[in-house]
This record gives sequence, C-alpha cells and structure tokens, in this order.
Amino acid sequence: MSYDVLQHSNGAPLGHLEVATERPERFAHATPTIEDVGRHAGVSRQTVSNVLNAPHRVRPETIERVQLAINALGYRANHHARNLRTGTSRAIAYRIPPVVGQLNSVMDTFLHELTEAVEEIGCHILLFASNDLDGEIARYWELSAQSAADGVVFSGTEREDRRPAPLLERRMPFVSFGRTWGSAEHSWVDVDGRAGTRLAINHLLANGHRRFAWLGPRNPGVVNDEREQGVRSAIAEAGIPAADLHIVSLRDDAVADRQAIANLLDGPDAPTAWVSMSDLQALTVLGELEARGIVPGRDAAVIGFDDSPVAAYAGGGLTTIRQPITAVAKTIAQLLSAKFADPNSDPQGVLLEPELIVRRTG
Amino acid sequence: MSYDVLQHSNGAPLGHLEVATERPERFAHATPTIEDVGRHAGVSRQTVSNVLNAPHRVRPETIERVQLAINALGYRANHHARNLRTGTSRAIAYRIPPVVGQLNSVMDTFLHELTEAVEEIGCHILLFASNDLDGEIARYWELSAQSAADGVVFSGTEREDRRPAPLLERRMPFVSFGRTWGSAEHSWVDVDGRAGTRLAINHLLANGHRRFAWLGPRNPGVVNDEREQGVRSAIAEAGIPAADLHIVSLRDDAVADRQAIANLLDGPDAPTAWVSMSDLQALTVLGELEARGIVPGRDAAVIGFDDSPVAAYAGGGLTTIRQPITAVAKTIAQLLSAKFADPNSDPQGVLLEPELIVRRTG
DNA sequence: GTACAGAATATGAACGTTCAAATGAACGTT
DNA sequence: AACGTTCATTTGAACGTTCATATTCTGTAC
Repeated sequence: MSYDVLQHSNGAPLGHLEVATERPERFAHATPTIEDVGRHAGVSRQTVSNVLNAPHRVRPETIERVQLAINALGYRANHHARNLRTGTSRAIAYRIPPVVGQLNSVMDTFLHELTEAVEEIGCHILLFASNDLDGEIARYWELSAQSAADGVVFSGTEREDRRPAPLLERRMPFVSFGRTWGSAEHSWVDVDGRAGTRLAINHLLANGHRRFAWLGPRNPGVVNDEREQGVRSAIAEAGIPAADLHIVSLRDDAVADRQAIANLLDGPDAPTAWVSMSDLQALTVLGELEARGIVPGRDAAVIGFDDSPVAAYAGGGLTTIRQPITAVAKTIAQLLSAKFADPNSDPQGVLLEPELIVRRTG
Repeated sequence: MSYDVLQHSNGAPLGHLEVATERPERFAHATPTIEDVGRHAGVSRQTVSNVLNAPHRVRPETIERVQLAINALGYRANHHARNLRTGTSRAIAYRIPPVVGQLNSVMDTFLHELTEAVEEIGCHILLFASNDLDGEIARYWELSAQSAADGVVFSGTEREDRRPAPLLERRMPFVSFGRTWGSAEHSWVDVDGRAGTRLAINHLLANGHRRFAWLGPRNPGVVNDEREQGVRSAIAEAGIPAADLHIVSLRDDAVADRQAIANLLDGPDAPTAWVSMSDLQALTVLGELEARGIVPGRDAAVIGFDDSPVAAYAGGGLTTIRQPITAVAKTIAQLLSAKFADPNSDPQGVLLEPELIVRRTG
C-alpha cells in the first residue's frame, strides 16, 4: 500500500512514500481525523466510517484492526462534520424556565431525569433561556433553521398552548411534558393530576375524614382544574356534600396564605383533612395545626403535592402525591426517538399515574 | 449577472440563465443556505458571510440589501457548517448532578443563571449526566475530542479535585464553581462561606446571643470547614469561650437529626442561636423550638443557608445566608469568555461575598 | 483456467460555512 | 493619462464526515 504526497499549494505530486509509519499523523496533540485512523490501520476513510456506523459491512479482522487504531490514536468522530453531512444534530432543545420567585422542584428533577433519558437514545440536552413565550417560539424556529437541534421538549403547558403549531409547521419533532388542551395534535406525556388527588381523598376517606380543604393557586390553570376536579369527584362519590369541601386560593405570600389557613381553622366546621397543590403550602398548614395543638396524622391529616425535598424532611414526614418524573422523562425520550425514526408517525399521548407517598401527616 | 446551471449527476453544464429570479431558491420549505441568500441579494457567498461576521468590510448599502435577503428567506447560519470550519462549537458542557435523595436548590438555581449568563457571551449549555467522577472526566475528554464543547463548567468541587488536571492537559477552557484546594491552578468562582457564617454570628452577637450551635454535615468537606471556621473565628473574636459553641453533625435522616437537636435543647446550657448549613435543617430546629414554646426571633434565633424556596415561606420567614448565584454565573461566563479570547491568559479566582437575609427567625 | 457473483474496501463528491488569496472598482497623485 | 493604493467583492480551497458509486478481492461454478 502506498500514497502520493501532494504539495499543498498547487496539487502537483511531489513524491511517493511507502506506508503509514513514514508519515506522522499530524501534530502529536492535534485531534486525529478519520483519515488518520485509516492510515494507521492501513485502510481507507470509508472503512473506518463503516466500522463506526455499519460494522456488518466490514470483515471482523478489519474491524479489530481499525478499533486498535481508534484506541491508539484516541479518535472520536467530530460532531460537527458528522452532523453537517447527515443533517442531524442529536441535540434536543429545552427551555429552562426562568427563576421567578420560588423554583419548582418538579421541573428541576425533570431536567435531571430528562438529561439521563435522552442519553439513552444517543442525544443530549441543549439548554436555552427566554423570558417570554414569543421569544421561546422564535428560538425554536431559529434552532431548527440553524439545524442546532433535532427535537424539542417543553413543559409548563397551558390550554390552547401556542407552541405546538409553529413546531408542527417546521416539522420539528417535539414532545411536551403536559397536555395542551385545544392545541393541534401532538405527542405528549403527562401525569394524571385528577387520579392523584383522588388517591389522596380516598386515602383520607378511608381514615375517617369527612371535612376537606383543597389548597389551590390563586390563578387556576388546567393543572389545578384537573386536580381540583379529582378532589370534587372523589368526595361526591363518597356521598359527602360539596359544602364540606373548602377551597383556598393561595397567593405566593407566606403571611397571607397562613392567615387564610388560620381563618379556616378558626371558623365553623374546620376541615380535618387538607390536600395542597404543593408541599410548601402544606407545611404552612402543619405550622398552624401545631400552633393549635392539633397533631397532624392523629387529629388531622395534611397531604402535599410533588414530594419535594421538604416533604421527606419536614414535620417528621409529609404525606404527599408524587409524580413519576423518571417515567415521564423516559417516555418522552422514547416518543422523541420514535419520531426521529419515522417523522410521519402518528402523535401519541401518554398519561401516567401518580403515587401517594404516605408518611406521618396523613 | 448570470449563472451556469449544472446538472446534478454528471456535472455537465445544461444551459445558461439570467439572474436569480428564474432559479428557484431550492425547495420552498428547505432551509436556505448562505449561497441562496447571496443569489437573492445579487452578491457572493462570502459577502453574505462578511455581512454576518465582519460587517465593517462591506458597503452599507450592500449590507442592507443582504439583510433584506436574509429576512426574506429567513436565513440562519448552519451551526455545524460554521463550527466545522471554525473549529469551535460555542457550547459549554455542564454535568448535571444526579438526583440523589434531596436535590440542591443552589445548584438548580445556578444552572438557570448559568444558562442565561452564557447566552450573553453567545454560547449555550450542553448538559450531560454521569454517575461517577471517572465517567465525568472521560466525558470531558470525549467532548473535547469530538469538538462538541468549547468549554466546561463544573461544580461540587472538592479538595484535590481530580478534574482540573485532565482539562488543563487537553487545553480545554474551564471555570469551576467552587475552589479546588490543592489542585492545579485554574480559574474559579466561589462564595466566601467563612464570610457568610461570620455575618450570621456577628448579627446574632449584636442581638445579644452568647450560646451557639452550628449544624454541619456528618461528612464534612472543605465547604463545611470554611463555614465552621467562620463561626469559630467570629465567636472567638467576641471573646466567647469555644465551649459555648455546639457542633451538630447532621445525617440525612429527619428523625435522627431532630433527635440530635432535641437532645441539645434539653441539655444544660442549650444554645439560643442556631446556624445551619442548610435551610431544611433549620426548619427542624424551628419545629423543635416551637414544640417547647420557644418563639424563634424572640427567645431564640435560627439562621439557615442558601435562601432556598422554603426559607421565604416557612415559619413566617427564615433568616438565611444567601449566596449571590446570579453574580457567580455571570462571573463564570466572563472568565470563560476571557479564556476563549486568549487561551494563554492567566487563571483567575474570584471570591464573592454572601448576604444575610434577615427575616423573622433571627 | 476463466467467468461470475458477492463481499469488502476505496474513491469522488457533497454537506454549508469561513479563510486566504485574487480580482475588480474607485480614487487621489504625479 | 498612467500609476499605485485602498476598499469592496469574488473565487478556490478546506474543515471532517458520510453518501453514492466504483473498484478490488475472494471464492465458487463451469
């Protein structure tokens, strides 16, 4: 085997050398290319490429020789060259929600799990920030145009979410964490909030509770509606009058929320069973109960949502509704993978069941 | 201006057409290339490239014409082609720490802020997961070899951290969140934990407290050592005997921690001022105090660390030591940017001051 | 021994951009 | 009017990979 050595500037052959060893593999410290590996192994570019991407086409002994060369040189395929040629990027874009006031433990856990899940389908997460929805949508468009991302995952869905339409138009594969009631059809994975609160209420009913409170957000969205509906339906099915359910609209203000809870506790027919949209607010209930000498888990029950870090730790263990975030992330990765394999495949929605983590408070 | 039209398969000229309009800019939905923009604007590839990367070289009216074409076609430069040619990726790799037990609100906030900060230097975050340190180091090597990342940020530093050495060897720019006492010299940004606890102790001293407790982790690392040292030094400077400082080693077990705190409270000379390495454990102190009718903020003081979501909300507002995470992220981005501009620039360490957020508990 | 088929490997081209160098236009100087 | 100089723009090449196709090798059938 031999090679012509070309002079760089004019392309005229200068001479003729035998075999690889006489020609240094570029600079010692420079990143080796597929060509260097080929030269080292005594095969061509393409054979090395085949070893990496289509080994069935290559003779076993050649594979071994090439692998040896790859290890010897520490070769790794250049991402950009590969992606330029194939037109893919193996990147999945995710907008990290801005830190507004308190951050959301579910979303943070989700990002961790999603990172791990997409690695299993050979992808990685590309993060971006954006203050508003228009910026987010513009960014998707841009990422697609730059071919910087092959797919998108987004969370924080709303009714009539505006994101699916432009993504579909751009033919950008995407899966949302959360349904987008009323938007165009697309793949999504969500947790059944209704089932979650039904679990909680049925557990409380079994423990003899009859007077309930649901702590929801001041500005209810679909997520709250589903959860509240779970509370209402479970209570109705137990034959308990709707009047025995109190709804508290929480602000993001610790003092005001505490007052609202106190008012309810000091009023007539105070609830004995509390279910909250979030663990943090459940803690406040615990505080007010303890201030009145009411022992959570014995005289009253408090159930939170999300199994955030505080839940396991605070108040000796807060009973809470846990969302199966790992499963959500894994399912999203699978749906994305399916879309990559067949861009024309039908959209799919997956609804996962939450779990009640029973601790000391309920 | 005119163009030869080449037949795709054999390269023989088929004919001769006048001007751009007669030649469709590829498929209507296909992503336009820099060449399409040039044709549309009646200039060459390179001129378009110059408009984007070196506008001073281009006549203003040409710039305008090209910009118009860019907007008309919705052109965005292909990331991979650009990065292949320039050898850069504008990506910064960050290993997202695995979700082990409770997640860390500081680290999550940091990731949010870092994402925003690196956008300001024209970069984005590329996330990856890895279970152990060796995997992490191997991954840095790989990302460098694939030229998938231009820089690295890592957190969770330790004494004699093993990550700097291989990164330096690979000449991969990186900045750590946290010092790495004893490792090779490199750029870092950290928060002065010693100053933080000193702030807290001095605040408590000013409020008349004389008996203190420091709640630290069971397996102390450098971070705890610094903070504990801040506590000790401030107390010593006030002329208070070291015996009046109690050190509690926390486990990650709510029940055990609660017991340890209770023991201290029920023992002789119970502390009146508590400083904790984390907000969550401070909550436990609050709980035990309230159970004994001791009112935090009046009879005793409790100070947490990190200003996590619970701090503002729980117990009517927990006094806490806040780390300037936004500043940390911005500084890291700047140091990285400097390293990109001049890879031979000297490493720089920046130590930022934390802030005491005084709320009701202390 | 030759022809043939199929497997294994090699070669040329292309992905879309930027770099380096070449060309062309405009303008002031002699 | 010819010449150099500077500015604006174009052209050819290259980044490192994979695709499409061509070539070489190997074994088998005649």
